[in-house]
Amino acid sequence: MSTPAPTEATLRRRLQPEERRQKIVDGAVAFFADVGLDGKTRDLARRLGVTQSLLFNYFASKETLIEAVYEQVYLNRLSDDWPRRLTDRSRPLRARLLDFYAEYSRLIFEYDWMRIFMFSGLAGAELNRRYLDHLGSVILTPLLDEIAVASQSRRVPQMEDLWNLHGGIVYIGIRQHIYRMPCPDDPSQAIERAVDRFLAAFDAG
Amino acid sequence: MSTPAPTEATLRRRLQPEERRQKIVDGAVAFFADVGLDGKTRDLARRLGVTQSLLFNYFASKETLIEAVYEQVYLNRLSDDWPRRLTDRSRPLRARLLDFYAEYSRLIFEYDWMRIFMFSGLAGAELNRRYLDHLGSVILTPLLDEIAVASQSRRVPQMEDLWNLHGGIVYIGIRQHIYRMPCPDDPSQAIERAVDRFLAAFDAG
DNA sequence: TCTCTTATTGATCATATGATCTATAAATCG
DNA sequence: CGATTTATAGATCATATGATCAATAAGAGA
Repeated sequence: MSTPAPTEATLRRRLQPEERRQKIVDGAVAFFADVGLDGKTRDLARRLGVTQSLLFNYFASKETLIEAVYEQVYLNRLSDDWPRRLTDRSRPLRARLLDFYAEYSRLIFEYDWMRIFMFSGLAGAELNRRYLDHLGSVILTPLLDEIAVASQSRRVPQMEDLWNLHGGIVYIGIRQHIYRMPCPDDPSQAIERAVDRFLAAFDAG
Repeated sequence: MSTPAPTEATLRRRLQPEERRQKIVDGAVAFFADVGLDGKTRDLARRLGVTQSLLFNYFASKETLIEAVYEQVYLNRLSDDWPRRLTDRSRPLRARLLDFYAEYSRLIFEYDWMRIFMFSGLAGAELNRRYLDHLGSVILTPLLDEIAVASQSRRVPQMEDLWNLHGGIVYIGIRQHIYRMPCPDDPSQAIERAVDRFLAAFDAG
């Protein structure tokens, strides 16, 4: 009797620590996005085809693992040259706004991001507030100026108006990934229309 | 030695079953809104000043209790005469819309509702989809017609546009109760401006 | 005031869960 | 190939958790 031929499932594959760690983080992102941050380490391990104890070889605690998940998900989410591009008055404001929300929506209308952002927000993570504060000061506040400048009327937007524009767009992703409602395959039309309505209201189109 | 004087904490108060049940449901709503549906029965019991085992005297399982929470929270959330009031063309469309979102926002911009709706959405509860389907067919779809009729131009809104209006408004509550961001004390100004921008875009003001 | 009903408690069970530690075997190097 | 390193597995621990049930005492009625 020889040992049973190792099947794909039972095969013990020995990876380089860095590679394994990355596989764990990637799997954890997908896993916690599905079931929430209360997901159990045993379930995650099963999904990774790995022992539960292995996780603790790479992360001191579940909390540490979740921090790595945050880092992976939040990293580079908001390209830092947008403030410059949004205020580049050599281009029409409309084009700048559409560019921004085209790229931004591509980034955030993603299952993992959307759900982990929501889960961590509900859990009270400071990270969310920091992220939204950042968004407000780095994107929306400059936009306030740009619109005021581009405006042909004396109407001036308020910060709340920009949050409204933003929220209406983000809500597409919420409907899609949080509530799993049927949504347009390509949201860019809806976004374009929302941006146009917004600019028209301030004669800034 | 007499028995120790029963303090407020240890006092065993005997309530009528209906009253106790209601107290448990109310407490459960607040509790699960805070910590999520994975909240532990022992923590809930402690908050209620009651034994954990008592919960299972009133609810066969934690799942049953959560269903009661859903029922309590979702109940009567959307008054069923809104379809009629929204299509009452004897009044200006703007007034109808503002009335609706004034009342609607008062209902949903509430800590418990907002968070339990989000928690249950993330958990994949069918209830959320049903609720939003209902909202779409009973509120937004009729509005589509109303706007088309009131429009002075040939521009016609699409369903996605109405979801955009709706989402932009709902997002105020999300910022406030999910992300705990500073928000306007009274959202009615922001709502009014959003509605006006929307109607203006279709010359339906 | 006494009795009886039953709302509530306290102890307990079975399982789940995060975490630890030692044994095993896959890769690496001479 | 053989020795060595160490990534991975498997067994296990302490505690947490949903759920059960017999014991207790609060309140209602006689």
